[in-house]
Amino acid sequence: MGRKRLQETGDGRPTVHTVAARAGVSIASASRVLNGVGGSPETIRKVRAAAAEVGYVPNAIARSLQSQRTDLIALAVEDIGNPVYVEMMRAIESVVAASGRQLLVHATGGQVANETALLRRLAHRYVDGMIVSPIRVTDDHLAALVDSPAPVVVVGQLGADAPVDNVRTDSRAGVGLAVDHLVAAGRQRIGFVNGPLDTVPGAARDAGFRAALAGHGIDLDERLVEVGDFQYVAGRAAAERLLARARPDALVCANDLIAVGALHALLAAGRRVPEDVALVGMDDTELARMMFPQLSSVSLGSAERGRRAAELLLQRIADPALPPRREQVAPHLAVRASSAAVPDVGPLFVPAPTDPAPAPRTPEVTA
Amino acid sequence: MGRKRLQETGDGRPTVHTVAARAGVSIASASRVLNGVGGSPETIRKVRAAAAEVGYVPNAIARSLQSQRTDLIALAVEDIGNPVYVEMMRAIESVVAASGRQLLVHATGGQVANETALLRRLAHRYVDGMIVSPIRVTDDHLAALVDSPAPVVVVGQLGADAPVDNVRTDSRAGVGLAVDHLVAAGRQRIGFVNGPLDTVPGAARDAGFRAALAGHGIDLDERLVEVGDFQYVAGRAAAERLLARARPDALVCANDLIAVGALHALLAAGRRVPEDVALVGMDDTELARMMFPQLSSVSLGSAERGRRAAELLLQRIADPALPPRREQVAPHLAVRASSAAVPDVGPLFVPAPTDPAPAPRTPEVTA
DNA sequence: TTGTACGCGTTATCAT
DNA sequence: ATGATAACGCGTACAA
Repeated sequence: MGRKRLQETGDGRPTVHTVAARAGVSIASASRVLNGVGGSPETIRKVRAAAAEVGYVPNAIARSLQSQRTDLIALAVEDIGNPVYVEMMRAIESVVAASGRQLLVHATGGQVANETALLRRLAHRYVDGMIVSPIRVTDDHLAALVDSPAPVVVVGQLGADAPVDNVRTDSRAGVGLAVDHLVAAGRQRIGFVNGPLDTVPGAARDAGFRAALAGHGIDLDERLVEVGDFQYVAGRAAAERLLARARPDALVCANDLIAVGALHALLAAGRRVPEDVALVGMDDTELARMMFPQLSSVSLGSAERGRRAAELLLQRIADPALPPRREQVAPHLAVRASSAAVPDVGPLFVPAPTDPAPAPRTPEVTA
Repeated sequence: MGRKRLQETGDGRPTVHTVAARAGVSIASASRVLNGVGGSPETIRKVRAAAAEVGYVPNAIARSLQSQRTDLIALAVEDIGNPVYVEMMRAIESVVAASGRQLLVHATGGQVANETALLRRLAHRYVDGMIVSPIRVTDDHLAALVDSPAPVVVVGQLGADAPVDNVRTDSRAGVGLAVDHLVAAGRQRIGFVNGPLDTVPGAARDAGFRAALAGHGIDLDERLVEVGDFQYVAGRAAAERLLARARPDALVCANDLIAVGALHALLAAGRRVPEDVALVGMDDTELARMMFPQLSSVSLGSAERGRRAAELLLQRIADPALPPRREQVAPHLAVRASSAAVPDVGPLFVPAPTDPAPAPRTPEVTA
């Protein structure tokens, strides 16, 4: 009958009550000691001993209910498998983990509906904040972003004056870098394989491509422009369509996945890279360095943007009254063998004959 | 003075009390309606209306404290950027999301200490369970796994009779598949670029390689074996060391990242693939299909293992009394151009002239 | 069906 | 410094 309160949790794990009872002090004292605030030396000793004996571990949920925070950060991206998001996620994870928090990942599939749903779920307060990198933005989506129930920072282009923390890059200018480079290398018929035009990055890159050509006084031949999506398969298909009807001497691709697809399309069509067709990708993921020939690529600083976004978010969580901030990461071009006569996959590492560690059973080898 | 209980949360969001008061019912009735259990038609109407008016959203923390579950699942892997874990993570995320839960990711860097720390943190009950894919296993690590404070399932090899749910593959046999294939293709001097021998996969693959050669009656030349780690850079360095001292006509690599490194080492050394040296990777990630030549690779079913692991975990959460289970995913070999005379990156897609959608502004093109 | 009251496990307040 | 007690927001016995 009515014993007012059990001292153990339902499945037998100790609580503060267990520790307090065992130490012969009140739960308040126990809690204080366990949190390192106050307590006489004797109390501290008794409580610590009791906690150790029963193997006490504080319950994160109860603590969260009290503290009104979960120390969880969410990240929502289109596809957690895309190398560009992988790099971003890595950077974010490291900042988040360093702050003692943990990272939650969501794959949205690029669907606006999924993202707004996620935004709404923030009201449940299961995370302290969210980083979202939307590729499509609608009006009510934007509205949901603006009056989000929890701190949000956006990675990517947003309406110019949306009052939301965001860190962006200038992918328009990024495409320009690629075009400038190709024109300077004497290429005349520069093609473009883009992702969907109804996405923010797709639209920006399309605009950037046209502007860049115009800047060089080049008339754009529309047959040199093709659209797929931001994946390898569709990118390759798009490149094949383009090659079936036009003869580019250079190809700019809206990301590295597309660029790999285009490379394969070119090779399958018997074109040499870069002799016949120069190729430039975008995002400068490690994939670009893994290709042969290695891919020139426009870095949009995805890791850097991720890092900055995480920092902005942590700052806002610490001080929700902060005004909306906007940071910008400049694009830059990495020139590699796919578009220029630079050393390709060369000997990065000279075998270190004096270093015995990695090569155990073969001391006589170097000869 | 003493108003017993506020009807709003500290920062002004509505709670059940707000809704109840507004609907003119008790919080119990409000809660019942909001959870869809009980309530007269009239009460239901009033409560729903009130909830809608104030924009009520239940607090996940409070709900968790009550229900003793968070609907969060954790995943701990060495490196969230490694394509093999990306594929696993994708598969897990999809199962987890389909069950209405969310996924938390941890990067352990392959450090045992980090993993045991993570295991201990489970006692905080911030997640309902965890999937962990350890590459190094020590005794106390195993002990921590066995009496984990929350359900855990392990992806990877574990001591034969450890009472822990786990889904494994036979990477020993997987290496055998690669060796069999190469021997059948007439290769004589088969080399092996492995990851660290103090890891579970590294040790298993080393054993598998030696056993396979022995099975074919081939004497292993130790100069044909090299060790780096499971990354591209070290893999490439290891391959370069190997090539500096030996003349393999085939190379088996312990994963695809290493295989890409080895491919580059071979190309830099002027060897043709597969003519001079046949190359087989492991894990069969999409990276293998993206290379040129496309890489043969031994699939260890990482996505499938992830999916199964997630399902095992959900089952155990539903019924903790289940006996420990062990599932096995068989390896299989994907033969591609890097090790055989099969069609390489060929025309996957015929341009669809009847499909106007992707090529907007160019009706006259096909001519 | 409805309302009262308690418990989930913790931290914070406020007397003492 | 310490202890009783009130939150945190929710679900649910139990009694009416």
